[in-house]
Amino acid sequence: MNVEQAAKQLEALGNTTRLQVYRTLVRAGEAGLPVRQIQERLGIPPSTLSHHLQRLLLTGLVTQERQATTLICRASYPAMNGLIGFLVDECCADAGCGTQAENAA
Amino acid sequence: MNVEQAAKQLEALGNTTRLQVYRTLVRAGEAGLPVRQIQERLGIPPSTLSHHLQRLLLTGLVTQERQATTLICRASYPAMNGLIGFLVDECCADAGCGTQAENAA
DNA sequence: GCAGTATTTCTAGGATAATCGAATTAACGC
DNA sequence: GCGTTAATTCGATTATCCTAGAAATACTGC
Repeated sequence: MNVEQAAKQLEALGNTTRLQVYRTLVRAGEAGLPVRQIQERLGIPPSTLSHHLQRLLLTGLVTQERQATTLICRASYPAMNGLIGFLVDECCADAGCGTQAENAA
Repeated sequence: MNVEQAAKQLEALGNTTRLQVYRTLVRAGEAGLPVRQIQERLGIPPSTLSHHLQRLLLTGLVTQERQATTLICRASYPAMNGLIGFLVDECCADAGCGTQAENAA
């Protein structure tokens, strides 16, 4: 995980609508959720939701799987773990900041 | 930590330049770093850096302290912990997603 | 008060993003 | 093939962000 990729994912989550979408998907768990259901739960127009979903897909935070006419969306746990790992490792946090790997900056 | 505030902080970190600034500050540790040093290390114009620092300050991710003519910048660990806590709790992650507190969505 | 260094504010440009209605494609059942 | 539901792409508008030079402010030491 490099800085640019991490920034892209953070930016993707750095929007209230997208963060709500993401959180909704996380709570849906393994089963995932059809686009329509997300749309109804959050009350946003289909085109707007589709637009935001694309951004989440591009950064790998969300995956989709087709089931007949509906698209099931799922939060990607590995992606989230990678991002949190970056924040904890590179930018440290909980710990006393003892995990400075490289020192390129 | 509500969704909007979390989104604001994520957005603040969701920019390559700002993420580099933040990472630099975290690595500087408790001692912090003067604005000038950040500017020289990352090679960005003073006005651009100042602009980005304002955004990090507004979200509480960075604090500043004046020492004579120089401003010492420090990464706020509590803020970062709060944000990571939100991601882990509300959006879960490492764990098997067993910490769903509320279910407002 | 003046010179000098540190940092910010002003200003303006170009770029990117957010929103959402309307039109379009995708997939199924009959 | 046609109708229906699901979801996306198109198109246009508005708002916001990023960048950075130039001017202004903040603080100190003399």
